Amino acid sequence: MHERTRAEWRATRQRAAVLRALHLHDTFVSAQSLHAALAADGVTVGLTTVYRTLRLLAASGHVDVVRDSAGERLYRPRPDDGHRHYAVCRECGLSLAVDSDEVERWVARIARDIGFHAVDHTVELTGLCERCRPPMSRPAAGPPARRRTPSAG
Amino acid sequence: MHERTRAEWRATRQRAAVLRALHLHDTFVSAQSLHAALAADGVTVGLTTVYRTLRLLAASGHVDVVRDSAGERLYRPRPDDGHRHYAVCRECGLSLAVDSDEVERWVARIARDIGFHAVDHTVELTGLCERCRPPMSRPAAGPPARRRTPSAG
DNA sequence: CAGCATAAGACAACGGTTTTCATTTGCGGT
DNA sequence: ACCGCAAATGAAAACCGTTGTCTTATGCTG
Ligand SMILES: [Mn+2]
Ligand SMILES: [Mn+2]
Ligand SMILES: [Zn+2]
Ligand SMILES: [Zn+2]
Repeated sequence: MHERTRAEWRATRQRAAVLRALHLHDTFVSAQSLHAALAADGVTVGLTTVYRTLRLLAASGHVDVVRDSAGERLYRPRPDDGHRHYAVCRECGLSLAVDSDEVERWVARIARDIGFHAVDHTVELTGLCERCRPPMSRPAAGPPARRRTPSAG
Repeated sequence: MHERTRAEWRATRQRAAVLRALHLHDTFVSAQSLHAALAADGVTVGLTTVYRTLRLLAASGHVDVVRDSAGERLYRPRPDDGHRHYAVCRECGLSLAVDSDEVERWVARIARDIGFHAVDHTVELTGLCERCRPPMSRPAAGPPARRRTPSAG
């Protein structure tokens, strides 16, 4: 069986565009908002292609994925040194990578204790960032950044 | 303005049925499988009502909710002493409540460190339970319990 | 440059969940 | 016991993110 060298990642204009757009964001973004952002920049990429590319990037570990409260998938480029966990502001979408060493160890210990193999974990924090601090008994004065979710704008 | 006493939870046959069905399971169940289970028992409850009831139970903290890899919501009665986190076997659906004190403390500390308020958290473990231990280099001999997901049977 | 496997794109389909709206029903007041 | 009404139900349609299908376009390798 002649196993010839096959390229497994074809460089296309669309993939480059998705990757570029992804890195322009400092927060988690949905496939749809990424597609919208590209369109706004005059870059035509099919929504299907955006989904496919993000799925590939997630599978190959190049992006981290979380699901918002509505179940929509949000993507963010993964730092070079492995996966991270994030705290996301539910008001403005700000996301901070948090130090999770302690949780990683906890996961490993629990997995061992209960005899589970190949344990994967999901750890997400959602809250209100300092800027979006809740209006204490003053409904009128709204928070500064009034963006609901990093998803469908 | 006459503020009369309003009942906020009306006892109906359907709600009782959903609650009862929910407690019969020892694992997380989806709205749809719960609905199917009810139908199989000859109990007629609209799927819409099942969804609505579960949503209420979740909002009022009577059930814990997780989302499977497909995004489907799975429900489980919450123990009396507060919320729990679970390890779920991705092969047979077995779910174990795990001791999460350490994570709870970690969450509180992180929240304080980064200045987030009203922090909520999601912590889920998925893996293979002891019974579903991976077939080591033997694709033929399948695992014992061959149920994919506690959801749509 | 040719050949071909891979990718793109438009559109339909999918699946879980929510909305709508007409009808029923629990429940407090009498 | 009966009324009256707000709340709940249920069937069907709408919703929405995502994936499948299938035809066309295009990298890549020889
Ligand atoms: Mn981790
Ligand atoms: Mn917790
Ligand atoms: Zn914020
Ligand atoms: Zn198992």
